[in-house]
Amino acid sequence: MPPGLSEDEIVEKRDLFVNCALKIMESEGSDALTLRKLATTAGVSRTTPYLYFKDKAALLDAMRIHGFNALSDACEQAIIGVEKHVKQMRVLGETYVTFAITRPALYRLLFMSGVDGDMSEPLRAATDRYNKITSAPMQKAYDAGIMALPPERLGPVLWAAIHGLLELRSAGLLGDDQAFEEVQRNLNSVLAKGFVKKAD
Amino acid sequence: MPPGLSEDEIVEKRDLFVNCALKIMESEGSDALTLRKLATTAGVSRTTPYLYFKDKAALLDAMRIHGFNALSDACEQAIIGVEKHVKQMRVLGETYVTFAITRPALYRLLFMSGVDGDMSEPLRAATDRYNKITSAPMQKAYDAGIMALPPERLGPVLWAAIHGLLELRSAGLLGDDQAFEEVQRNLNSVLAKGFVKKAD
DNA sequence: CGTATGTTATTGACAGCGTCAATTGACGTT
DNA sequence: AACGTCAATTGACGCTGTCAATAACATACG
Repeated sequence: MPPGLSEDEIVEKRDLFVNCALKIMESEGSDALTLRKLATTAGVSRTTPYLYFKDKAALLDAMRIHGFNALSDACEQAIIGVEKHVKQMRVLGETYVTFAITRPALYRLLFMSGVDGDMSEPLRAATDRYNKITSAPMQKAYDAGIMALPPERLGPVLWAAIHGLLELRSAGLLGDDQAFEEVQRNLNSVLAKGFVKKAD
Repeated sequence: MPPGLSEDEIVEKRDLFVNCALKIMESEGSDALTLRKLATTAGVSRTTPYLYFKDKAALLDAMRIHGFNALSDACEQAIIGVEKHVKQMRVLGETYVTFAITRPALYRLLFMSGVDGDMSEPLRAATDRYNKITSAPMQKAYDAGIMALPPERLGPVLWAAIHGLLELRSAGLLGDDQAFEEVQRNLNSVLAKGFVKKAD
């Protein structure tokens, strides 16, 4: 399936298509992302993307991988210089929210579009990386006796709450941005009350 | 836009198409729901659905309305005979979860597919109805001094948490059903700890 | 230096989709 | 029995994803 180019050239071209596809999706909406438009926008002929992606699903898969890695990068960047574990958790949460709000189309692709079958192995690896990054502070806080639950239990709950909150926001069910932030504060306080055993 | 049939006949036919479309979507997946397949499955010719729905978006809109009303009906049914407000809240939450798990395609259509523009007026009415049903127990519990927050603040947080939890489950990120139920319990306890001021 | 080979990129083609315009056909009214 | 009305069908168009056949082009070899 991968063409006979050198490994580097092939990933380079794939990245080119992925970036172009993301640009289309984020500027014109998910429905506007068509393989033909991708091809012509990339200055290439209609079926050329098929040399680098088996089908449209494979393209979306590559876009998801790119997105998760971008989010992981942003997380790693964000916690540089932040020492307290609980503060790191808050920063990671803020990074997640910022990512969701500033890149809504990509966020929807990552977290709100049903993955039909099982995830591909590279996509699984990308999500695993993100999981590891976000789990580390929770693990350390748990080890330090600050958190009441270990990451494998705390993580899903936090993720669920934040993600659900964002979805309600994007559905316009929370009113304006001020109302959103208030709900966010409520959620924050309730989660803190439920999980933090002692101040950090 | 509505054809010149009697009002009753028209809604009857629309319901027929909506039910047929739901059957297709829930048995063959969302992607398999095409207007042409809907027509032939309904034993009618290709473009007949266009006499009753302006376009595919209008059909999906009608399906959403149907779905919200089905969920509202289930909620009303579920709290019959349940007196304590907090217990009602729990029952409504369970109804929501059951609905999401037993009718995943419809659930995704209702809560996980981006509504492009603003909602249509009838759809808004259907969601309002559901909102009212779920808000009532929270309001009464709040009035009775049991809840720490009024419905307009508590509701979104609970909804966010439950919805996010379900989405993570459907993404396969929570492992098997036993793990899901454990996370659900964690979420329950944390929310209770955060919101319930006194035992009911 | 010219030719042969392999592989990238393009064009052609097909089925299926959403959608609209023109046509058919049944049925109540006069 | 002729007419008018309107639900329903068929035909057609542009678009999509996708595959097969073709062209262009670089590289290796005589």
